[in-house]
Formats: sequence, structure tokens, C-alpha cells
Amino acid sequence: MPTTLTETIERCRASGLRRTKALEELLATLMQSPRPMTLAELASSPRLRDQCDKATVFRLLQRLAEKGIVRRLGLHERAAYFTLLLPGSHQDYLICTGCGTIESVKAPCPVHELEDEIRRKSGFRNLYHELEFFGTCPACA
Amino acid sequence: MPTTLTETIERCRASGLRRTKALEELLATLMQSPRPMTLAELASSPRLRDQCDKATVFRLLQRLAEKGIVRRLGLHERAAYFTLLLPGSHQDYLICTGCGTIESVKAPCPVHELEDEIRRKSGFRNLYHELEFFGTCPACA
DNA sequence: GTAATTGCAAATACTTTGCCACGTA
DNA sequence: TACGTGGCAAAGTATTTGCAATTAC
Repeated sequence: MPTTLTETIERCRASGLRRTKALEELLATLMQSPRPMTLAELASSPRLRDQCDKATVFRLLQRLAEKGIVRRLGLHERAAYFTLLLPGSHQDYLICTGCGTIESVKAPCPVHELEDEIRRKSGFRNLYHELEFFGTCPACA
Repeated sequence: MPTTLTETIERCRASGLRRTKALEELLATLMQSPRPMTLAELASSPRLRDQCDKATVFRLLQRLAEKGIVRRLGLHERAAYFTLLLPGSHQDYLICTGCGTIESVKAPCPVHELEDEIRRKSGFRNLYHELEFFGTCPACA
């Protein structure tokens, strides 16, 4: 049984957020989306466009991410990350959400079979993947 | 046997790039780094700081990424992506590097065991992961 | 010699904050 | 009433581009 909007609003209330129109509409929008959305997409979506300012959406997302109700995807810096692609090698990363330290994962990557399956079933070409683990490192805990 | 700097420079030459000091230093820097780096980190690194402008590093990275020698990590938009976290559910994504379309992967995620192992061995808390597949969708191919 | 590459500076884009008004509890 | 929240506008940071000068081939 899928999680309902009401339940999610309850989780927000339980973590101390106030029940506002903007919060409800934001949650509803995210809940209806089958994929992650950008701040700009959210702020200009039908339910939010005339409802509230982009800064409001930004701060809501910020609070929701703090409470663990929303997640901001990607390496947690504002800047883009680049890595050299060495033929025949592949790296996964373990990143501390506290201090931002990035280390590489030594264990073999378990994703290749799924990647093959997706390659076959989806018809995508030049397929590759990125896998990152996030958490709080011992030093930050 | 690890890929050498010379070999990588050769790959660049083979894809039509000119052999410049900036290119060599950039590749050497990336090659020595055990983890992905940002444009700012690269441009201010010892080998590049006095060697060339940040715009040059930017354009080099751009060309190298085009040629498949460097990879820019993360969802390929400038903006950050947000997703709702529903208790007990997890999503992986399939993203077209051509048109940017994001769809969710239906197959079960094969990463949980590795995640458990990392949780045990690394001492990280609040561990979670993100897995994305990238490629060219049938429509873009 | 010719086309790719670079530096510098300016323009964009996205994110984040200040401050005061407002609404929820 | 008190404190979290919202709007608007401005500031901050990262990315990207224009153009003339330079360099690799």
C-alpha cells in the first residue's frame, strides 16, 4: 500500500514543521512525480507556481531534507565533479554527508548484471552507471 | 597494469586534441587523484594553478568529457534534483544523456548487500546509496 | 599557414540570505 | 502571543561564453 499524502504531512508535523499550504502543495507535487525534480521545476509547477515564491520552495526543501523527508541527489557540493575514465576500470564512492570526504569503494561493484539487463531491455546505448554511498563517517558521528 | 599518463595523452591525441601543457597537467592531476574533483579544485591545484586559467580547465574538461576521457558525475543538469523519501521504498534511475529524460528503474536494486557490508566495515552511520544508469535513449540514438 | 587553444573579462544560471510581514499553533 | 514561515529583492557562488592573441601541427 502506497504512502499517502496525509501520512507524509503527518511526518512533517511530527518533525516540527507547520502545516502550510506551500508545504502541502510541495509534498503533493513531489509525490506525484515519478522522478526527481529541480527547484526550478518545482517552483514553476502548476500547484506551486501561483502558490509561493521560489525562495519558499527552496527553504522548504532545505527543511525537508534536514528532516529526512526529502533527499537532494548527487555529491553534496554545489560544484560538479569530474573524474578520469580509465579503460576497463570502474569506481564507486563512499561520501560523508557531514564533512564531504569522498573515498572510493574497494569491493567489487554489484551492478553489472542489472546494467546488462537494462541495456537489453531499454534499448539504451553507451550505457554506464554511477553508484555512490552516503552516510556519516566515524569522525563526524 | 595501470594505465599510464602517456597512454591517456595518446588517447587524447587520437581523438583529435592537441597536446598542450595544460592538457598534460590536467590529466596528470586527475590521474593522481583517488577521487573526483571539482573545477575549482582542479584549477587551483599545484600543477594547474600557475599553468592556466580556470576557463581553460573548464573547456578542457568539456572536450575531454565529449571524447569520453573524463566523466562529469551526477544528473546532467546544472540544477540540483530533489526527491521525496518514502519509508521503505527505494528508487534507481535511468537517464538519457542526450535529452535528459529521467525514468525510474523497475528491476530490484542489487546494491543492498554491498551496502550492508560497507555499513559493517566502514563504520558509517545513516548509510544509503544512489544508483543511476546513463546512456543514449532509443529516441536520441 | 591554419585551425585549435588560451587568457581575461563579462555574462548567465542556480543557489542562498536578509529583512520584515504574516500565519500557525 | 510567539515563533516558524513567506515574499521580495539582493547577494553569493559556479558555470559558461566572447573575442583577440597565441600555439600546436
